Amino acid sequence: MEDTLRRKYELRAELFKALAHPMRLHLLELLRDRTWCVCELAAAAGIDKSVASKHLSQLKAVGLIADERRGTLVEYRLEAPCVLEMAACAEAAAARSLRERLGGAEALA
Amino acid sequence: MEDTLRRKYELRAELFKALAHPMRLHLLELLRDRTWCVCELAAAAGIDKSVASKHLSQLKAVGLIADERRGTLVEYRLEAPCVLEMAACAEAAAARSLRERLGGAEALA
DNA sequence: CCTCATTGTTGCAATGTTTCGAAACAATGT
DNA sequence: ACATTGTTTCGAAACATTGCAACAATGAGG
Repeated sequence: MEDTLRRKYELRAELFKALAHPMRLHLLELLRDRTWCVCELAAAAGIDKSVASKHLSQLKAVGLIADERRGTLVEYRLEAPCVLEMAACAEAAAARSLRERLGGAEALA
Repeated sequence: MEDTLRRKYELRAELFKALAHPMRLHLLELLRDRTWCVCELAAAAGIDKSVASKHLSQLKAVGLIADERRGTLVEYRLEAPCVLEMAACAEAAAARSLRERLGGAEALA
């Protein structure tokens, strides 16, 4: 029972860890509306294709996205739509907390 | 505009990073129903008070929890309820993806 | 007022993890 | 064969986590 609980939190943490990088959030956002191949994503995000590939494989490892080979390309698509709502909720919470922390004055449109 | 976007993803990532540790998820779950002082949390989670304090300060830094001094104790309480829904969604997504990854056979009650 | 016990936080050093870019490698289609 | 696209490997740098010890803050009792 204790082990089950620990495992539960480990699984959750793995998923959050996959989301815990600005570039991966950017890639997820790009994948919101359509599938993209790695080279498109790398170009759009302004990073090396090897870096993009690694970020994508992390997202895939926790089931947030899926890939499919199409000829010489590998197309990625969003698997878990709820992650975008989570991201929005996260953003709202972060903005709110930041406003409170900084006294409500600046930043955060 | 580009900067704004980057900042947005950085803020989101900071929040997910705070959630990306099993112990912090455990602490959040403990805080679900009532306030706890640091020593209670440390005892319940089986960790050193200094470690608990550091985890809690990370959660507080992104606005997920808040603290209040009561005498010699410092009580923490959950600030962002939506984080628990997020955690549940995360767990479901992780469980689903794990099932798919492992072929549906084992684990995950 | 002063000392003491209790509770939290911070500094530090050791250990482990993550990220990055370049280069090597693999897979596919022409 | 060759060009294109993705993935893996490697080392270096940055970052995160831990436990202990030192420190700070609060309240109780003499």
